Amino acid sequence: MVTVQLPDGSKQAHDSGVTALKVAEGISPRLASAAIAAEVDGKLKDITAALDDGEHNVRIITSRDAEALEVLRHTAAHVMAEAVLRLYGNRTQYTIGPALINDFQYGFYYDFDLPESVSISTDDLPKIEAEMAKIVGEKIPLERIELSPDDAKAEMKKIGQSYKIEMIGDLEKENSGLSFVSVYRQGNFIDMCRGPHLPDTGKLGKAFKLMSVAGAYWRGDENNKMLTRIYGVAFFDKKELAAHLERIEEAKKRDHRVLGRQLGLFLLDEKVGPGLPLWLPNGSIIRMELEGWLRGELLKRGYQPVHTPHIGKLDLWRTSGHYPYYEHGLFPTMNLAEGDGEDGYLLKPMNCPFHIRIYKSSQKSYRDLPVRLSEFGQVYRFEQSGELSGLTRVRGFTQDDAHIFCTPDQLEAEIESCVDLTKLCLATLGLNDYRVRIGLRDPDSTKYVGKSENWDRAENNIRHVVQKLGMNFTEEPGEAAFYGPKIDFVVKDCIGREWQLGTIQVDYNLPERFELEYTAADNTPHRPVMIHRAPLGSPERFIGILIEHFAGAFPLWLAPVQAAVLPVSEKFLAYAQGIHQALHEAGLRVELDDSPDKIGAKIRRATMQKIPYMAVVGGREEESNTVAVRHRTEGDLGAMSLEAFRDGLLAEKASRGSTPLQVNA
RNA sequence: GCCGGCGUAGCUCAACGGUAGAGCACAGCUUUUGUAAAGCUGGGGUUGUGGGUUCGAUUCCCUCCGCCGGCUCCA
Repeated sequence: MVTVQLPDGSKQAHDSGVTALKVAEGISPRLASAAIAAEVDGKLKDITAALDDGEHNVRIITSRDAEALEVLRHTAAHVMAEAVLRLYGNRTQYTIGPALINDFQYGFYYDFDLPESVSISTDDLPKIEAEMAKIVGEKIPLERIELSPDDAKAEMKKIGQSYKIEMIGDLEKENSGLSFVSVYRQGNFIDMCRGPHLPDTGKLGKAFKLMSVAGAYWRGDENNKMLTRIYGVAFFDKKELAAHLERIEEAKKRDHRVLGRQLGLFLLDEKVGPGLPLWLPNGSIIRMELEGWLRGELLKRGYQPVHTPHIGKLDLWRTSGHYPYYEHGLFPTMNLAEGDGEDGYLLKPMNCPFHIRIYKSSQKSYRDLPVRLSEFGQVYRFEQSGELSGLTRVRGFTQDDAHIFCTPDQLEAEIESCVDLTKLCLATLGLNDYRVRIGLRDPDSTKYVGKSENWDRAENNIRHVVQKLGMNFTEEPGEAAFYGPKIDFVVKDCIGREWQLGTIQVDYNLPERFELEYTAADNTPHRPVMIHRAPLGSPERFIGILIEHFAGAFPLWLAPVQAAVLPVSEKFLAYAQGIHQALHEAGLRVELDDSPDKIGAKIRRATMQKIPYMAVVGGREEESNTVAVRHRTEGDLGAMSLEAFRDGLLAEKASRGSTPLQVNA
């Protein structure tokens, strides 16, 4: 006997062996045909699975339920795998093929090890899609079979799927009492899989699309073979698919690499070198404003500015431990003179050794601490060529860096203050969609320097602070810097890729390696703790993300051009020049459009350049000493006096956007 | 670095074994303009680089460089 309790609280009695599908059929034929899977006692199961005897809470999952999409996409991955096998032969090995439900672009993928003579490119995707459509049309049932691990291995051996055999072996290692593995059979295609799946391939429908082909290492390890990954996406409804593809197209218009060119913000020039951005005048204004604002905030918070060179003796980075650990990621060492020995000079990948040398340049008393040395320092890292991307991953970039040297007692308050500053940066720019990651050491890795006690202390310091502040965060082992754990602020770009912006790193180790000291109240030498922190992370990356966040339409205080003066015709050029000059003298960045174009063209051009305000001037304005104000998104705001316009812009600028220009004030 | 793709005018793209074309942008002229593109004329290209196949290559093949999508890495 099976007793089923439905979400509305009603109970039903069924014979042994009843399936959730039968239960759904009993409720309504429509529900049965819409049924995707079942939630049985909180666990997702196949709709066709027999319920065990006893009492169960059962919820029928349909396409309206959030869980359904994952089932759909997981089955889509299986259908794609079968299509690939049909097209490329049985020597194709399939490995893993999960559903993705939180990815901005993709809904599933499957990794294949293709026969040597075969390679798949995006040109082949329509062919694979067509084969998938055929499989959908065949409405092949997906049948779950539970086998002993040995039987499952034998089954996989029969069809030559060695990766699956390896995976079953792993499952056995993880779980010594493993009694069975589930495999799903859909016609001739058999895959080891946890499930659940759609009851048959017909339920996948037509709203799927294969998106791209990529390489991916087996198990994500670069020492392993590179497999062929095919990404796709699937929905229940063609409209949803169309909307999804539309969203991706829209997002690509916000891409900072596209807008950077259109708005003249920065340039990546092949002749200069990959990953070495040139900041154009418009982009430089944005940097100047952003960095200027942050410099002011740093001074308020007791930071002291320093400047250090771009190169220094390699030995500094031996002491810090960056060299040779990061040798692969450095520009090659320079040997400037005979006497340099084997060491020579290094283009700096980090500012810390210089700041440490500044700390050490004079005796420190506990009364001097905390010492907070700040610098917008340019660093150079030889990132792998495949990693480079616009402004978000480059080889030459700036860090809004600082190193705080403090006593252990002061440490947590300093961390907290760094968190505040980072949050202030994000909030000031309206970047509210970010996550916080606590990067801890990986206990199994040897990459970390220093004593275990130091790590424990540092990790605990960080935990105390984030817990005290009530922050949402995830702890991620293996994400620490080699010298200490860190708090990272991670944001996504317009197509869903994550980038680390602000970072706060607690470091007991470099003070030891560089033998830093201060004299404590008891007149004995003590060791300070260091914080490495960068609230923006890097102006390059931060602005890259900002460009996408604002879709190029920067708030007034950052906008490269804040207002455009647009004379209706050349007759009013003299008046327009007066307006331009008055605004310029008030400290605003103004542009005068003295081209012979018609006013519509001038407006279009200024709007496309995302200039926040336009002052249209003609006979009416000249007579009344006003300007006709137009906003890049709000359109025509009507006329106002020059003074009101000027003061309004100044107020909006000074408030960094929180007091926008008032119309008819 | 690895897998796959791409590279044609400043930008966005077309052509496709017979030495390249459009729109925007740029320059000149005409128009003197009222809230998202006036008209005409013109200049501009060793088709990323080096090699090969061919009577002939922008087109086919290879090298290198760069870019794009991923993987790996990210102090």
